[in-house]
Amino acid sequence: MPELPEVEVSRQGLLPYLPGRRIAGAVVRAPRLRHAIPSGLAERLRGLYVDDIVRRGKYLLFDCESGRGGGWLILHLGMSGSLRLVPPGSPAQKHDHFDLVFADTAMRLRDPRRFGVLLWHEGRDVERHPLLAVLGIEPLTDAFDGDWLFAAMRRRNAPIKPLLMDSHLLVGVGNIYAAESLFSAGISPLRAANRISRERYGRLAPAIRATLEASIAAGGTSVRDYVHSDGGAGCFQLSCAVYDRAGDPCTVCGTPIRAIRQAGRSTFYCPRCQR
DNA sequence: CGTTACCCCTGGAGGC
DNA sequence: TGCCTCCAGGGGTAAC
Repeated sequence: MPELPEVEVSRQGLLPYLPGRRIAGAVVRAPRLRHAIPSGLAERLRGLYVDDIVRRGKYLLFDCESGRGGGWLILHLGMSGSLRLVPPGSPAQKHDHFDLVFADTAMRLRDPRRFGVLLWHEGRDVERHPLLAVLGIEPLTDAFDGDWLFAAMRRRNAPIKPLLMDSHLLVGVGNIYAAESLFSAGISPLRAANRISRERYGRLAPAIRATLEASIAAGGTSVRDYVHSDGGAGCFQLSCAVYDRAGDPCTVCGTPIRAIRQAGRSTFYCPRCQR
């Protein structure tokens, strides 16, 4: 469910409430998500303050006094994770695996498929954590442009679409936004990455950025006690042009949208608009 | 090395 | 109402 926009919207939804607050405790109900949840995590967190929440790719990083003897809470929502703010002590439902508890609210993690990640990094330098150190460029930074994409892809013979989803190259683009960005740029998801011109990458990079930013903007209104994530700003609040629209007419030319499978993931595209 | 297949896990949808 | 199969927004690992 969460790609970069959903994670960013979650971050923005939490920012008004968590930073500056003291962690009263934590509740760990699942022994492991993708990794084992560190033993003693609740005890380690208690008494620390959340100073800030930052995003790296699809990870949410909670700065818990990292510069003053604390550390970082590393959170990834996986395929089915979502966060919401609940009254402390409110009854947990199935798949509610973790609460970060404050005096008057609690951040609750739900993740039915448990592909998410919940880890602790002691001290500062969280970017050196093995899961974060291998991540590629942030597509919403100035450094990410057509020239960067062209250089990164020039030796790649694989189809462009699965490469756009490779977090070692660039972060945050998942199955929905890869498809939508390629449609927006008029590039076929099947085209070999090293057979796309610099000029076309010059259109693709801004298309990726615009697609992500539009989705963030569409999901950006935060509700008081609810942090959007399980709505999926991708296709819930913002309609998709191609994703999950197999057989429907292309919004531009009317040609039926085609569904194929690439590297184990579904891909949707317009065979006429995208070359 | 680059690329793909498979796996982790649960739940919902649709066929029978 | 039940069972079966397939599918799902992520990503690591192993194998070609």
